[in-house]
Amino acid sequence: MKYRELAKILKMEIERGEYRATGKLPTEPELMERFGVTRYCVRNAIALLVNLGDVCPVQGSGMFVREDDRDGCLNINNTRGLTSEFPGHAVSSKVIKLEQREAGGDAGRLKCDPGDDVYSISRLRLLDGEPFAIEYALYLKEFVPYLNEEIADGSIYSYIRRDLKLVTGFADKLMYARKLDRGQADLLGLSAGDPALVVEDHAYLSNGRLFNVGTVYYHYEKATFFNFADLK
Amino acid sequence: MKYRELAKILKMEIERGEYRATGKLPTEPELMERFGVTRYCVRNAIALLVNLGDVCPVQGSGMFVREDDRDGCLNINNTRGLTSEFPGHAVSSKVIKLEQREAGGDAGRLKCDPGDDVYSISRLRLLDGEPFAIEYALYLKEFVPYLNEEIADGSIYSYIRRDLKLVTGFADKLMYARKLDRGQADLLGLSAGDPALVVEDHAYLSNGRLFNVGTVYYHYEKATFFNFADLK
DNA sequence: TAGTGGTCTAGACCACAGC
DNA sequence: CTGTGGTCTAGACCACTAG
Repeated sequence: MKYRELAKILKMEIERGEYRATGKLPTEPELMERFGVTRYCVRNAIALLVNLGDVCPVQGSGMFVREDDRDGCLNINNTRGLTSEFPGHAVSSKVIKLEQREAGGDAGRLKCDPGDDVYSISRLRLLDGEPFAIEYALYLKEFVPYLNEEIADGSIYSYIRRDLKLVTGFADKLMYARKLDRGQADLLGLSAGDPALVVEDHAYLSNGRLFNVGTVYYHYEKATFFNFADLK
Repeated sequence: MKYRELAKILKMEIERGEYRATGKLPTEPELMERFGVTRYCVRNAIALLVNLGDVCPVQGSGMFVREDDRDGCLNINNTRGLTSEFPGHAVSSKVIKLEQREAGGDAGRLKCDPGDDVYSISRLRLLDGEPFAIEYALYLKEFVPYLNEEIADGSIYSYIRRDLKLVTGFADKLMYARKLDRGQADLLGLSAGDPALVVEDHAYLSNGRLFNVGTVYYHYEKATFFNFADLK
């Protein structure tokens, strides 16, 4: 997987500001030469950065590094959990509820049988100690065989990837705005009826199996999502 | 541009339900054979569909067609205007304000000089005659030399692409939730303080020049955005 | 006109799913 | 084991930007 490694290296270098002078990445031939790979790898690596919005391509001119002020924005495609989105900040969780039960009425959403075991978790997510979002999540026990409060206190995403060695494949999201109810508002330090940015998440393993659905209510004054789209 | 054409064909076929029996696209060798192209084209075409969330790849198994109920959802990456998002529905606009002026305080956002000419447009966007969103948009006159009410009544996007022949390159979006003020609420048939899903748009030409910024307040009960992300 | 990224070909081997 | 998609190589030509 040379091109993913190359993308990581380039992203690091961008973040270190190594291309701030020119505002551009090195040209493709230069990168091929420097890393001893073919154009395929170079272009695939850059494509990843383009998708993340870190770089924008202009034919005939170069790959321009985008240093816009997106600090504090959540990248809608960067599905590695809140923790990785705010490197300089303290991301923590307060578990509101954690139970193992049968899927029941959630079987439809989870594409499983009503009798299948699931973990149901509600967490208040905190950013630098301040309430940031409320998360309601379901995990299929078939794929996530164990969860406890200690794990849920931290990054469930890291646990799934690093400890359970599950290989995530893709995710789709629905985003909309809603009113907070009284209980939600209290948790977020807002008032009932205040807006929330709601994100519904469906996460699949690389084998195409759905293993997790979640609904997250974000504090409307604190959460902003960012997306970059190629229009061609 | 074989692969873009191929993607269009496959998308059409998917929408016509031609792969509903198997739930999968034909394999890469089959598509290469059928269209007389190399794997490069086939894979690039499919990659476009994957990015749109129409198809999901499972290594060793196939390219599965996703027929989830995303009807009525706005694809966050499908930046071809509201009209194209709701093929079966009537999308119309009511122009609230249309003026040509100097950029002034908007120069920062537009990355232009304060003296540069811009069109400033506010529109109420209607879906099947019902208020759906309020749009505040700025266009740089350098790139969009003419706009009038008649054009703004319809799809400005089509006008820009089809009539002005501008080649759009990429766009980034910020998404968040806010409270509606009184004027906005009246336009949308809601109450002041009700939520809105807000999308800030920055649209660039293929040469990397910013030509349009906009902020759209969507009716919180009617607008849902959809996004598909590859996690690998 | 020179240099950039965009498209395309023709091949090879690897990783994974399912029989 | 077979067939699927994923990665990679080594080349070619095209489209666009900028001097």
